[in-house]
Amino acid sequence: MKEGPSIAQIAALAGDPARANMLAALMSGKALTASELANEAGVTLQTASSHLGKLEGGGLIAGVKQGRHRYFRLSGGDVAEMLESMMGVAARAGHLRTRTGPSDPMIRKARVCYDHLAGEMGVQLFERLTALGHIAGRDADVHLTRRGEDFAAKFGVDLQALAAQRRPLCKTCLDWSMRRHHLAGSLGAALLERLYALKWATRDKHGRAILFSRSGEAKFAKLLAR
Amino acid sequence: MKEGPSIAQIAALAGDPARANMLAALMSGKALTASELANEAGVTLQTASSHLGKLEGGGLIAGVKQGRHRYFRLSGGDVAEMLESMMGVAARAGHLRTRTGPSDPMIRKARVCYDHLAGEMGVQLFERLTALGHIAGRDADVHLTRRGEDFAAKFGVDLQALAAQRRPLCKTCLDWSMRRHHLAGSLGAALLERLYALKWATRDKHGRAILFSRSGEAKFAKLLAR
DNA sequence: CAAATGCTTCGACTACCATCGAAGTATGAA
DNA sequence: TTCATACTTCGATGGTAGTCGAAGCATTTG
Repeated sequence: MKEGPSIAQIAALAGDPARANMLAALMSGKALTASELANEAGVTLQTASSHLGKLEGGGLIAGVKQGRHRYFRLSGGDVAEMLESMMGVAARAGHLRTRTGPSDPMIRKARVCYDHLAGEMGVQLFERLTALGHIAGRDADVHLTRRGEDFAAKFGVDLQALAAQRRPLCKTCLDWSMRRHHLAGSLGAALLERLYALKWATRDKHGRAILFSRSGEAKFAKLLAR
Repeated sequence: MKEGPSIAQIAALAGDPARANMLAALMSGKALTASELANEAGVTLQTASSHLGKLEGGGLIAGVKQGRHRYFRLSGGDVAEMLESMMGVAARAGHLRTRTGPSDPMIRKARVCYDHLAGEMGVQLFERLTALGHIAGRDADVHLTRRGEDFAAKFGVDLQALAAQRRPLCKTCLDWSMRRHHLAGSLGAALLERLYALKWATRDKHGRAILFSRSGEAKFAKLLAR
C-alpha cells in the first residue's frame, strides 16, 4: 500500500558491484564510453551494455551517441551527491571492505566530486569561505553574501552567467572522507574551473584526484588566509 | 575504483523493497520494533528478522533490546541523509510516489506501551519527574528519590505493594514516536493505573491510544507544573 | 564495396537471495 | 510453573538477476 519502491529501485541500481564501479568512475565528471566503463567494472561489453541500459533507464546516467561511440555521464549533480553520501556511510559503517588503498591519500586530499572540489581541500575551502563571511547559512541551506560576491568576482567568477543558469548557485555536499560539508552548486563548479584556468591545479588523467601544484597550493592557502 | 564495492554493498542493502520500506519507516527518526517493521515492509517476522540482521550488520541501523522487544533505529544522520538523497534522485527520475500520511496524531500524543504511558505525554511525564527531582539517574539506570516517594504516595500509589513485586520499580523505555525515554516499570504501570482510576484518561477500545479528558489533561499538567 | 570497430540483442546457464514454514530461545504474564 | 508474546535460526524452495557466447546492427575506415 505504502509505495516506497522508488528508493529501492534507485538503490538496487547502485547495488550491483559492476554498476557501482561504473558510477564511481563517472564521479570524475568525465563522460566515458561503454567500453571504458566495461573495463572499469571488469565485465564484458555485453554485460556492461545491459548495465548501462538499466542505469540509463533508471535516470542515473545519460548517454550520448557520438560516431560509433556512446558516451555516458552522470545525469546530474544530485546523483553524484547521492553517491558521495553512500561513500560516507560506507566509510563510517563499513568494516565491510578492506582499508583504504595506497592511492588514497591523494584522493582524500583533493578530488573531483562531479564538477566541484572535494576532500580536505574542498572542506577547507567551504569552511574558510564561511569563516570569512563570504558564505552564510548552515549545513544544507547556504547562500553567498555581498562580501562573497565581491570575493568571487575578484577571483574571476562570472556570477551573472551563473545566475542565468537554473542550477542553484550555492549548495553543500557531504564529503565522504571528511564527514563534513563542502561547496557544490554552480559556484563550486566555477571555482574549480578557475583553479584549472589559473593552473593552480590539474586533473589526474586516470582517477578522480586533483593535483595541486606547489605554488598553486600556496596561493590557494593565501587566498583563504585573510 | 577501489571504493566501488563498498558503496555497492551499502546500496544493495537499501536495494531490496522490504528493506527499503523498513528504512523509509525509520526515516521518521522513531525507533520501531521488529514486528512493526515487518508489518511496514509487508513480510513475515522471520523474513524481517533476516533483513534487520543484514541492515544491522551493514551498519545502517542499530538495534536495542528492551524487554522482549527489539527497537531499531537508523544508526546515524548520515544514513538518513543518504536515503533522502536517494529520494531526491528518485523524484527527479520520476519514480517517486509520496509517502502516505502521518500516523494517527492521537497515537502520537498518548498511548499504552504495554502497561504504562507513552507518547508525548509519557515523555513529558518522565522528564518533568526528573526535573522536579522525583527521579534521579540517566537514561537506563534510574531510581526514585525520597522526594519522589512522597510524590508517588501523595498521588495514590502504593509503593509497598510495588516493592513486593519482583519487577523493577523504575525503568525507562525508548519512546518510538518521541525517540526519547519515558517511564516504565511497576511505577510507570501504577501511575497509568492512577490516571485511569482518577478518570483523567481512558483507554481507546480499538487502538493503543490513551484519551485524556479535557480536565484530566489540565490536572495532569498542573501535577507536573510545580 | 569490404573489413574493422563499437555497441546491442538474444539465449542459456548459474548463483544468489528473498521468502516462509517449522522449530528454538528469551522475556513477560498469569 | 505454565502459557503467551517477541524474536531468531534453520532448511527448503522458487524466482530473479548477473554473466557471457554468439549473432546482429551501426558507423567508420580503407
